[in-house]
Amino acid sequence: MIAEIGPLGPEEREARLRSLGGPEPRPVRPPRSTSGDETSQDLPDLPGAEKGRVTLRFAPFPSGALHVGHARAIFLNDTYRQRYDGRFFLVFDDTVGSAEKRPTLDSYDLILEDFELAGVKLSKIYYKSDRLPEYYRHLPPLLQTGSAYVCLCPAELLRHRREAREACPERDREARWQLEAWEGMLSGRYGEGEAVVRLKTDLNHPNPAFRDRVLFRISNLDHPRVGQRYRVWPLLEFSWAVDDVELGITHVLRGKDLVMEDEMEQALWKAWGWTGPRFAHFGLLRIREAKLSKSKFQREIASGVFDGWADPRTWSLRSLWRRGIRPEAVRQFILSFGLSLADIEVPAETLYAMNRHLIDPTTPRRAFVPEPVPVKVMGDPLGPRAVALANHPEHPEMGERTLQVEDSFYLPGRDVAAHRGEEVRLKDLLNVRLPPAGGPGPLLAEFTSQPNKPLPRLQWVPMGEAVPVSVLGIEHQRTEGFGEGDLARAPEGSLFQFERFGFVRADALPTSPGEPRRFFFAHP
RNA sequence: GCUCCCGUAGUCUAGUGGUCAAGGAUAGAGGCCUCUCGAGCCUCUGACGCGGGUUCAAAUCCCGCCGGGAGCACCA
Repeated sequence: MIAEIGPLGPEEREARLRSLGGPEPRPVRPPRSTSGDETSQDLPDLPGAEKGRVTLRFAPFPSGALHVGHARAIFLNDTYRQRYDGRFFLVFDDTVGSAEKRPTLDSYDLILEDFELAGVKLSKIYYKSDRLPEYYRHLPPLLQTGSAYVCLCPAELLRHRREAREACPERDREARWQLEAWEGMLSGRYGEGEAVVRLKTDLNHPNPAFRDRVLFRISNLDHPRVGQRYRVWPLLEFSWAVDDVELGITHVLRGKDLVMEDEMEQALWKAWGWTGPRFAHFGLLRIREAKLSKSKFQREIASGVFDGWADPRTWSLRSLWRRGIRPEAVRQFILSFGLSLADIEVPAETLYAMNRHLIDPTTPRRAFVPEPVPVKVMGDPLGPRAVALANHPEHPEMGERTLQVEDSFYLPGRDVAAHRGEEVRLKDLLNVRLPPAGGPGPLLAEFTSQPNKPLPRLQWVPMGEAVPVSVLGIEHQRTEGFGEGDLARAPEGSLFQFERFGFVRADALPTSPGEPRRFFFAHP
């Protein structure tokens, strides 16, 4: 019997099974994803998620603008929020930090603005620095039950004992002493580094970091929002263990670098007898071209080497928005990676391709002439005239613009140098022969014909209406040149494709005459 | 070193025992189209890390190995 079924094709086998009264054929597999615009459909469901009953959160440390790494958390959370018609909180993870890692006041607005520009709606915004009383309130029960204790070891000794799997003398002191010592911490009896609160876990835990982890410590650092109102600060795991439950979070989506925190939060919930949200993780995402170093950026911005957080070299989200990379492209880009645990490194090219698909159909074309050289066309029989050019070659409904053409133009220096003595076409206009060598003054090119011919095509700008244009590149280098007249009036934020150059986004209008019109380069 | 995670084309991803002689994207090659070095259309190149096992059947399950990553603070 088995030997008989083996060689059958799948359909025959299915039919045969049915005729034998076998099990129902399994349902047809859903069609495969066949398009590149990955959507939320490719993401797995969140465990135990019910429509209308999902609350998610994103918890950035406010020390600068959001970068592409954050985008993964943000768009994943937002996508699930939409899928389940849930809520999405922003919780500023602004405990006092450390000497090397400190919150900065301007970061709060930067982050809020980044969300707005990303088009991600927030249901509510919290600040951990407002919630210290909540954290304080939940510690005494742990002291009471012996789940946590006040440790008076200096940092060095603490580390050493942890390494040696050794308990410190305070570990087993009675609850009364613990509560009293905690009051002492709050009232200032101990100085910075003199006392911490630790969770009582397994001193033999294979990972030393788990062995009686520190929950609270004393810090005299000034906090940008609350100054020195508090001296006792919780560490990340403690504050999260409280907030994730108190704020009603149902699912925590966090980077894989934070998996250890799951276990710590769970240990605390167990001590309190609470049930917390579920966790899901995603691997670390890196854009190949992006060399990320937040502290370096902070320095370079402070010293003026970098042009703020929107400097393209930071690869911050706002730097992408400024270049004309649409949040929607970043969202697609992010969602295409799914919820994978693998750490990935992706070339920016992939993001560019998505953005290009997105903006190409609606982005008007313009001529931009880099490294311009003046050229005078001799013998054009048509004389001065107005020339109408389509804004988009494939979309006539996008209209056209009109250029006043006389005999003087700017042409791209590199193209002119490459085609000395040759015939070239000024795209959409006429054909000329370039002189073999230049003398003083404008190059004199000779008109050859008007109709289109298969010649090298150069972009051009009539000298009479050339607008100085400066394009800021991805490495913050500038390309200077001339552009078409109406670029001078293009509103900030408008996108163009500079033909044979790339996609750009217009910066603010110049504030003083004589300044070039500035653009940001998005990608080829 | 310890703990955890991950291995599908150059890169990213689909795939959860049979419809996979492995799908898509991006990159690359060629062609068509186009008055842009853009877009579009067509074709092609290219992958299940290795070795065992389970099974009629393995990219998919198990074991081992190899390779890669992350974490190991009184930072977040």
